Amino acid sequence: MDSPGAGLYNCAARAPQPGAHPDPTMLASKAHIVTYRDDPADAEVVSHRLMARAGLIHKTGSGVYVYGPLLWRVLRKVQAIVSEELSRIGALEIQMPILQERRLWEESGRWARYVDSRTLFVTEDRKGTTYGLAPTAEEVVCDYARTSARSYRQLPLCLFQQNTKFRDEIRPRFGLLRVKEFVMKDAYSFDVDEAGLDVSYRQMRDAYFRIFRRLGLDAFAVDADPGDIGGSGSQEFMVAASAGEDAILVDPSGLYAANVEKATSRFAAPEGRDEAPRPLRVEDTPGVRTCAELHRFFPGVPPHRMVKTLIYVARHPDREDLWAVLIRGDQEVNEVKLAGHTGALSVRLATDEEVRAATGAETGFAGPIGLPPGVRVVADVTVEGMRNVLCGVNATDRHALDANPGRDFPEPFFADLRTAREGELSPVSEHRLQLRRGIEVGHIFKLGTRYSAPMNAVFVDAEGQERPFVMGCYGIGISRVAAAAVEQNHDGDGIVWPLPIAPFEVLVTAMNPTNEAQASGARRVYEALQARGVDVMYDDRDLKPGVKLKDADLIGFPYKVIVGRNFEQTGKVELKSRRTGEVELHDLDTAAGSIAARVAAERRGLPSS
RNA sequence: CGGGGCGUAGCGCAGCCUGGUAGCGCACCUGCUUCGGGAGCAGGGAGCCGGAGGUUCAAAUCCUCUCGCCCCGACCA
Repeated sequence: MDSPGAGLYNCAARAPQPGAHPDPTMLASKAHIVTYRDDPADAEVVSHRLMARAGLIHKTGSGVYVYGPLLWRVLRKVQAIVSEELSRIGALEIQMPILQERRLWEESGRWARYVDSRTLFVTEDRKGTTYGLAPTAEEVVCDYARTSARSYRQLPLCLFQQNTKFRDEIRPRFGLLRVKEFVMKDAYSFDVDEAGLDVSYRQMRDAYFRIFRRLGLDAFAVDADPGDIGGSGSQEFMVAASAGEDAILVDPSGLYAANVEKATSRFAAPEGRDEAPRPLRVEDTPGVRTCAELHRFFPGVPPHRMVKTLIYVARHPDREDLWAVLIRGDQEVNEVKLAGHTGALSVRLATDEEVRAATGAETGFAGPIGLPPGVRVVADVTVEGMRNVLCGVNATDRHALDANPGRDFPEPFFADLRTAREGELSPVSEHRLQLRRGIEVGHIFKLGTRYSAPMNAVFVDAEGQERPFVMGCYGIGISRVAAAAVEQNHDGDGIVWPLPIAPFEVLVTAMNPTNEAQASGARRVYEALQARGVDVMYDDRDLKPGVKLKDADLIGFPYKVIVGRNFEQTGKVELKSRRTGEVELHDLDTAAGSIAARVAAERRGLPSS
């Protein structure tokens, strides 16, 4: 600074100049609009490509992005809609810390799980206190609720925040769809009992449908696995998109949809369930390991008459357990379901050495017969009722034929452990399941007392007794929503923002800004729109018409008002829809009124109300 | 973490095999012309060629190590 009066401290210098526009950020020349003609080299999916080309995002590291001014407007609009709809159901917006002490996470027992899965960013302060960087906020919100909500009279309570979250993703990719740092809305409900939770959960679910409809997203709910969050039930909200990383099985009747991690289907009753048991035979099967090889070796025995035995290692914080998983030969184990059944942090197939140590046989010959006692056994439901099966006997190069549970090996415990597949029968109708891909934009969980009980987050009920809160938690990926919106709303020219979340609703531009008539006409429309409350940007840049139009389409303004040749010749300005390409002519003086009315009609993002 | 690839100007890339002191397109700056779908001409600025070490008279180029990024897989609210 060359004088004390200059720069930052000189308020007079920052006051608006006489005649200057009241909000210069609405002028394209001042809005830091930077677009690129080339796709970034690392962009795989549409939303990443277009958001980078439109200058909405800038990557500073793997999975870490700057949100540019235009994208920030989008995110704030998404947040505003979320806030509004959550307020409608009585939820209260708060802000919670990102730094979360390890001590709290040890109360809930989640520290070990998250550190084990390496999802949590961990840091410490100068004194050596260890913190996790918020991936969600169950512990913090429980800590708040247990000290501030002491009585049932204060319930139900629902708190939410919209804040940056951190997850050390194994492989960030796809632009904003999978990142290490992102904006998420997380809400937490506190009820006196399960019935109250059911009400809160249903209200939130309904709010989510409204939110996604208002955002202009085609989203649907599917049954999901609660994963590391825990709890008794959960549903994910999915946006159908080819870039989606989640596979979903849907019943075309609309009665059932579930993430493949969770999905079930009906399967045919086991063939031969009424057969009389035949005597057990054990045959030499040199080098025959897989079901397909066994079918070749014993052509009369199809895979669905075999019981396949897989040796899994179930990882717990303090130990590893060995499991033998029995499943029909033509089915596949769903490891998410298996992890859920075993209560493990995760499961993995045992290595060849581990299989040898556990069964005494090479990989490929494990079976329910002759398993050592240290190995736990569970069978998939497809095995129930099978008779006269082919299976392993834990002896290398040997297999059993006509084995029968209860006679040749103990009747196992049955659980749903199989992976449901496309084309199988829906569990609730006669339709066949179809496979879809989706982007998870929201997830709602019934937590119950999963966190409140261990953390002693209790209230005093009407009888004067202390009871743990019955909780739910509910997330929406705000920045992921923006990317999902682009996946669902784009064309060959760029983004086609749904109007409720577009960075601006309307762009006004003069084709030849050096032409005085065009420039002043454009400015008049712009100011009139602004006066009517339309979120409008004026492209005042002295650039070729083609450049400005390409930029406008790339960035995705829902409407363009074009002032050009037509205006000079007939006095009419053009209103062009980004989505349909339709053009309407309007007189300069009446243009703003009708455009404002049309924009206002679309702004709510709902057909009615 | 395993396999593969890439780091050269803000972005997209060539040059590397065969060593000789850095180039193209876009973007940016200046001037003139142009103005309804990424204009033309002229001029200009910008790169310790990811980093460290080595080989050599000489390294973007060859060798070693290292850091980062991307893709496939495993994994994950």
